[in-house]
Amino acid sequence: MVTIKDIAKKSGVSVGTVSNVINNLKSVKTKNREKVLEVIDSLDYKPNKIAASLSKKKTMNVGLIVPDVSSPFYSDLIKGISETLEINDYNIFLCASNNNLQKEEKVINDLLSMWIDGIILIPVYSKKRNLQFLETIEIPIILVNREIEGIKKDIVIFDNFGGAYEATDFLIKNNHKIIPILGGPELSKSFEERFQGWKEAMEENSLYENSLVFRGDFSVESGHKMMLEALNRIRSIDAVFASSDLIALGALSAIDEYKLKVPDDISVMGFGDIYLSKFLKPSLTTIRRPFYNIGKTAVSLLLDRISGNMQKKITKFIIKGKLEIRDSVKVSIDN
Amino acid sequence: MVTIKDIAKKSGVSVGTVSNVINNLKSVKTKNREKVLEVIDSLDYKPNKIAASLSKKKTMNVGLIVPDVSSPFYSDLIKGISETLEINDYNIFLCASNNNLQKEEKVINDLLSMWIDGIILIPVYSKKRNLQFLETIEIPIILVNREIEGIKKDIVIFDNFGGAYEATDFLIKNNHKIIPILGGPELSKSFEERFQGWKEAMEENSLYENSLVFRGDFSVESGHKMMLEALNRIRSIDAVFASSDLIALGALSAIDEYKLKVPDDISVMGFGDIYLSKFLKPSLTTIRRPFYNIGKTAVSLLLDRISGNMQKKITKFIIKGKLEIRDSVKVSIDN
DNA sequence: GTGAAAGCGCTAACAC
DNA sequence: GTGTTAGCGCTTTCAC
Repeated sequence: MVTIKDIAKKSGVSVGTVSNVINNLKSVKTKNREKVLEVIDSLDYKPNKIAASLSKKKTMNVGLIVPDVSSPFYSDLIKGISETLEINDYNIFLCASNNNLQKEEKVINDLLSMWIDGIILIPVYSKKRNLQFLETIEIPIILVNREIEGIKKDIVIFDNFGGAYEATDFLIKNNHKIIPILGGPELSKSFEERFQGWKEAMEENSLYENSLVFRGDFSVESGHKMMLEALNRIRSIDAVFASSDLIALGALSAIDEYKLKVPDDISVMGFGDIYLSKFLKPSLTTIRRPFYNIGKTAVSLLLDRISGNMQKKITKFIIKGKLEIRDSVKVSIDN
Repeated sequence: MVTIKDIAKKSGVSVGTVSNVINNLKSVKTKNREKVLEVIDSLDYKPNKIAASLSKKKTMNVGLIVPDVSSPFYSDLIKGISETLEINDYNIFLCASNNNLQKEEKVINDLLSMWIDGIILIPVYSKKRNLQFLETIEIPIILVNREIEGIKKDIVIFDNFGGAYEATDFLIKNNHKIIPILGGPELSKSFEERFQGWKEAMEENSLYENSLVFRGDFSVESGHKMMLEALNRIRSIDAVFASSDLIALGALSAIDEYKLKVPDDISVMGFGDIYLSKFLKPSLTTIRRPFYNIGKTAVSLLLDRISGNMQKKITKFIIKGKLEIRDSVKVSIDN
């Protein structure tokens, strides 16, 4: 292994000077700089960041904790985060919490002992959380996508309420009246917000009824099951608001089994815009979540915190979605 | 910040003893161990891995380089890698090469200066590569999914040839005769292998013809375009072998535009088994790539290399795919 | 079993 | 501008 000492010796300068060259600090005499650079090149020297970190007490690494590394939902989020961090010369430690609170806590602790400069956390969703724990962490930590009640940390979230309201309103404006919701679990805050958005739009038009609410989880299977139930229980469904694209997918196949046509017989509104939604037959009308931007915003926030030039007050970014009008919702001409 | 010194002082022992407690080394007197553990707990001390790494010359970190962090293709691979590494107490540096050779080289260099213990690399695909560069790296490096000609490194790849052969053979066995291939780019080795697999199966049955070959890239749009071309040029297509699921997706919509039915009029065979393939209408018959296992295998190899107890000879794992029979291929009864 | 101390590779403060 | 050196927090060797 070649170290800064070797470079210093062979260049005929001191380690301090070599360090200055490497870090572009101070003005090193051109002659020396060139000599040092030449030696570095000839010995294929790579500065040891571990040692530099220990000395500087700064690692230029940040930890990213996601509930599931393989989830297609987070891929764009991860991309936004990773690209933005990279531009700023930070590296990422990728960790998975596997949707498990204990694991999440373990992972955070692991990260802390690696002296990372900050954490971006997509929290595990759960009603009861050990708030204390997060509050004591000294380094900056940004929450993404899922809110934790009572935690005083910066956060970037998606506007679930507004998106669901817009989606439902769009259905209503296009002459749909009986619009059940195929919901996610009640303890999920993001679903709860989507539910509220749907409910508000429905109530404003005196369309709300308790019997229109179906509960399940975010999966395709659950969507399938809820849709069958809805078709069973409700006579003339105009449209269905699926609170996730996967649920919509399940709904689509259930409707297909009933020999009904989308959107002619029933319109289907998704939520989330996963990668393949536009390739489905019919392509899915849905609410796009700008995950890349959410990631980017989270990183900006984090870097501001790391640099320290930011007010103490915590910040909350609520990123709006966008309605993607495709083929699964019947649009009325007089709209 | 609380350090090992603080613990030592407060526990009334030396730093050496504290270190021994932390690392479960030697036998520390039970009394002392308990005292130290108690103090560690009370001060919420977290050992600094950076410092430990510098001292031990081992970081327990490995670098993972993927062409695109947001690609759904790699998500299961990343999961297999991350879960297997985690079990072994390693952490991951996630880096993206953005399908760019220069970027890939930069990222590798960045990783090297972080003193990681090894690298798992999904290489950028390209015909001309700077082999020299990879060969000089001192730490273990495992190639995954894409081969680089002439590089003497351990590698874990998917059996593209075998998978394509099996897929095509399945079509033929089910009475399909005119089976064009919707191909990827010629410079992609993995596609080239799929092409060869298709070709071999076709030739063995005297079904091969040059005019059955269509070239594009791996995208949905390309699949759509190639399929339209095929429908235009070839009279009675029995089935189509799409060399990726995305291509199959594009083909499906092109066939739909032609008012033809899958699988009644034309069968469609995909390749790759992406997440949503089984939710399409009709669900896609395809070759599943066991990415999770590929990732797991790569990690095993890497850890063996890191531990040093492995022969010098390089290893090449070729992981077989699995035919997923679903609805897009018409199965003959007499099969 | 335990303590003292050298040293991992680098940075930064200070003297010149 | 440059060299010297203390020190970052930890591990490990070697006395005791």
